[in-house]
Amino acid sequence: MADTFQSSQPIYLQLADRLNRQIVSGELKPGDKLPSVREMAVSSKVNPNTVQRTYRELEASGIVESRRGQGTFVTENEDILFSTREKLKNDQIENFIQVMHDMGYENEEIQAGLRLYLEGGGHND
Amino acid sequence: MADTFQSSQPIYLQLADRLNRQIVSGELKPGDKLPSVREMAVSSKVNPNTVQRTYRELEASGIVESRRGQGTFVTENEDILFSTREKLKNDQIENFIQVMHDMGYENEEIQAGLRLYLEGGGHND
Amino acid sequence: MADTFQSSQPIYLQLADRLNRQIVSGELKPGDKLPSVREMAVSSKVNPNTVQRTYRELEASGIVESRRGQGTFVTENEDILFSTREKLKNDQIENFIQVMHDMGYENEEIQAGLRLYLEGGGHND
Amino acid sequence: MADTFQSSQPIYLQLADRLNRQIVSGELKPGDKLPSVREMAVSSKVNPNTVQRTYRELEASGIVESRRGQGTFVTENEDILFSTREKLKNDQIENFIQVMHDMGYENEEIQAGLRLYLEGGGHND
DNA sequence: GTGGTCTAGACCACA
DNA sequence: GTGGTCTAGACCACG
Repeated sequence: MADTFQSSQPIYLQLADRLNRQIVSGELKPGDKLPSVREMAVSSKVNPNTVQRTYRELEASGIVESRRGQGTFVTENEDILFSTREKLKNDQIENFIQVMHDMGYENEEIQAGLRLYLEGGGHND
Repeated sequence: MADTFQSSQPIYLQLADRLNRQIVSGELKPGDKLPSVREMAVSSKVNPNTVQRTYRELEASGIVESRRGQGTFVTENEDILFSTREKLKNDQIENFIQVMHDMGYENEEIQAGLRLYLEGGGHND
Repeated sequence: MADTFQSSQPIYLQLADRLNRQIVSGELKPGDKLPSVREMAVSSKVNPNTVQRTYRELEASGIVESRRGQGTFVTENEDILFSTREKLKNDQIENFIQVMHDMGYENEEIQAGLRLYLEGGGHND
Repeated sequence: MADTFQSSQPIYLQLADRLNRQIVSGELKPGDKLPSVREMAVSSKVNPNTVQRTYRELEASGIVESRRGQGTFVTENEDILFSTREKLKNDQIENFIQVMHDMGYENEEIQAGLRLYLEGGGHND
């Protein structure tokens, strides 16, 4: 059945993920300017082309906007920010549940296990 | 900045993970024989040495037993099976929560989101 | 009859044993750097892979720590050092007693013989 | 310093050791006939030449006697039996102490450790 | 430089 | 056939 193995996600997607998370978490706020392609390339030690591709990817999803001659900025469109936030959350959750089910864990067990970790900072009912 | 990018987990660990999950999920049952090193190497398209290393890893954790001249078998030791199952579960949960927190989601939001999938959707396949 | 003849311990375990003893005896001190994989391979006249395996084995037991790009170092964790020291001691003692019993020596004779060497001879060098 | 690794003791010496121990332990008694070279070769799954060499070795030490046309017998010379018994014992003890000292264990620690094993369990064989 | 992974192919021991 | 060990040589990531 199984085929080959992951040679890991492309760097430009890893970078996109990281930026998405920084935006969603509020580390990067609406209207914030992202580092220039060249700055980002240096600080992340990747090729500028790779950063370019990441920015293009993010712009395609609407979460950032490129303004010619000025730079790349986090969108201030709240709908897009909100839906991105929801989408990332749901992706994570779906993936998590998928994996847990594949390993044979039942819903109750998953929730019980999770509660164990979340309790202390959260609530339960 | 602190970190670069992941260059992916070693193949022998990816294989170990896969087998661990198959055992934990019951797809491979206690006493079952795993494919021989050579078979697995062919079907997974990796070098026999890499499979060997995987099997060795699994044996070190006690989840399988290798019998020279016979094959490699899923342990029938229930304690080890149980603790492996628990460990994998907790690893997944911890990782999930870690990621969610990094993205700025609060405990309540995580649990609410999860409940939607687990209770609302009856997300079984 | 039951058994054939020993075809000797694997090289990587012989090497591990030797290093374990050097650590336990204090010849290699906590924090000391072990020879690099390649150096050790040359000086021991074995393949670097074999040394790698030895180092990996030692790291799994916690007695050494490998730092990529830097080298392999004796742990400074005193608990691990102590328990390794105890384990090696007990292994030796158990084996010694096993052999002596197999040859038909009684406990009193063993202790008497030992005392001769330890107290009579002042067997220090 | 250290050179290469043991490719294990020659089989003829392993066989000699085993027979020496059987004699010293009384499993083979004075006057007992050892299996013929051919029998021993079959039962131990080694080459008859190897057995031959073992017997020659044992005869050189006086612990067995070859009688032309009759076979090989455990000596009935009590002096030789006794001194062999003592020699084997002392060899083991010396070696044991040597190893323990090399690993940095002091005399008191050795004796204390040994006592733990000898007094707790009593003896049996 | 360091350690870590992987492949290719060999040989051994067990059954 | 099985798993286990070893070598030779390559490439990668880290610093």
